[in-house]
Amino acid sequence: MANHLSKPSHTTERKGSASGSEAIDDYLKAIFQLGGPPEDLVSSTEIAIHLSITPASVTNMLQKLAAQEPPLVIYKKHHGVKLSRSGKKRALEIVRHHRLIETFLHQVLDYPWDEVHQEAERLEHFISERFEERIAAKLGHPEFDPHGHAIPAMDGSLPHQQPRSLSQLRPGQSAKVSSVSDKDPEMLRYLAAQGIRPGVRLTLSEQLPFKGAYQVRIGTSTKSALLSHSLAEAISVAVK
Amino acid sequence: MANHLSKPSHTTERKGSASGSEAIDDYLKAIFQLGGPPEDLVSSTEIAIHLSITPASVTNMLQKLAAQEPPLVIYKKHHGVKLSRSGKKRALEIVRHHRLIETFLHQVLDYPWDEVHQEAERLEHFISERFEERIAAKLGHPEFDPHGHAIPAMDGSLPHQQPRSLSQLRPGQSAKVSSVSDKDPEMLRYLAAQGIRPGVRLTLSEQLPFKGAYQVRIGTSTKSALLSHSLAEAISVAVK
DNA sequence: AGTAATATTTAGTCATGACTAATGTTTTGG
DNA sequence: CCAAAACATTAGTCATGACTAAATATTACT
Repeated sequence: MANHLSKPSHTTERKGSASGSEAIDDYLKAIFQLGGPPEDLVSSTEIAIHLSITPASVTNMLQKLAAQEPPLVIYKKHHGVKLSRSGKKRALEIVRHHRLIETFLHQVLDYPWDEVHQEAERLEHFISERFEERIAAKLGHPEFDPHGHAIPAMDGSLPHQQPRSLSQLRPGQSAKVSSVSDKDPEMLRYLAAQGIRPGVRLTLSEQLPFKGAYQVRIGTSTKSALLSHSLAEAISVAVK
Repeated sequence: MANHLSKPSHTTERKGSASGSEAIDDYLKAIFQLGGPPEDLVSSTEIAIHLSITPASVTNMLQKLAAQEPPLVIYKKHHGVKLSRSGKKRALEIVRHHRLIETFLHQVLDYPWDEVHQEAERLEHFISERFEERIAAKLGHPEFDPHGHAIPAMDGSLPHQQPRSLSQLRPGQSAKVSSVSDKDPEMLRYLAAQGIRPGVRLTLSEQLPFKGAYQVRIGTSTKSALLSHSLAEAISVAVK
């Protein structure tokens, strides 16, 4: 039996069709999600908190990302990073994977909407282009995931909605829920129980029972719900 | 902003529901697949070739697997390894994942049968118990994957068919294809084109055009195909 | 049985991507 | 405007899981 193996070149080969390392993807996605207006810097600490790692680890990685060819981020020492063109492209691929997977889990595998995030978070790194294409086709190329977030197109284009939070509404004002944060399952279960989901119209009632709480009327019904400030911040709305 | 993060304990946490490391899974699966009769040893070199890594790396890992609590393998220095009870349990979980995913890709996402293996190979490590349960339900708890391999039950039970290869048939003998190897896509495309798949009855023709080639009649038709020795070895049959 | 060929193991290295502790830079507030 | 606090970076460590080269054990053959 031959002892020399054909090609143990594990340095060169990339496994499967998923092209990058899991860690790099997570950084790029974090930077994308934390960076609000297109061109401002995200700090190491923000990233560290988002990823539950130490700031030192972040600095270390940011330098590597900036040193890639082509660079994935623009890194201003002591001031933060933003995504380069290629970094943004790659981040959007991951976001597309994530949101397609969430939609797929919900529509095809009947996952409740509070459970899709966790599973998608893991799978998004490992699906091939083929898989992505197949589920997109199966779902009829959906534009939004179960939480109302837009799914980037294959070319990375994304309808840039300006995100206005429910907490910014004036009393009496009415708006339609465009999306809700997918991060906290418990919150999602609460919202589902109240009938609050993307597409539903909410009206902020006049009276605020106490500071930091929001009472909203739901749809055309007389039903209403009481929302904490953090809950209100997790709901994005489109006025009119 | 607090600089102390809640829990950067990355040593303790396991990510998602997938409990083990990718590498360990691959070793256990390799040992499972290479170990023919339940209780014989698999050599480092066999494993190395199967995984396309060097034998030294294998030895290194086998020692770690044997040192786990509970041990995942029984390691006889210089002679090989076999799976322990827990090692076999875990290997069967991965095999179950793999075969369920293959079936799912084929049935639900319309993958051609020669492409399912590669994708499943990557995904098998990262799906949760929930995902496994959902696709099994969606598929009606299938017993076989697209290549005819039995899918282990959740408790790890597996109908131990005795594998007889087509190459072991006598001329004139007839048998039903039970499974075909899923490793080589090109081979699978060839077999599909010839109409050879699990469930099809084959009859080994009397005359062998030259040593190491097999001519078989396919089903009840008059069609026949010529198979190389390695092809014949990749087809498992059940004689009547 | 003894030696060559084959297979396996040891020892030491490398890359990745975390970590801590110590140090340096910015920002803030008196 | 300068010191303390907050934040970021450096330097060095660790675990994982590959690798190569060298040493050792097993097997096979004369």
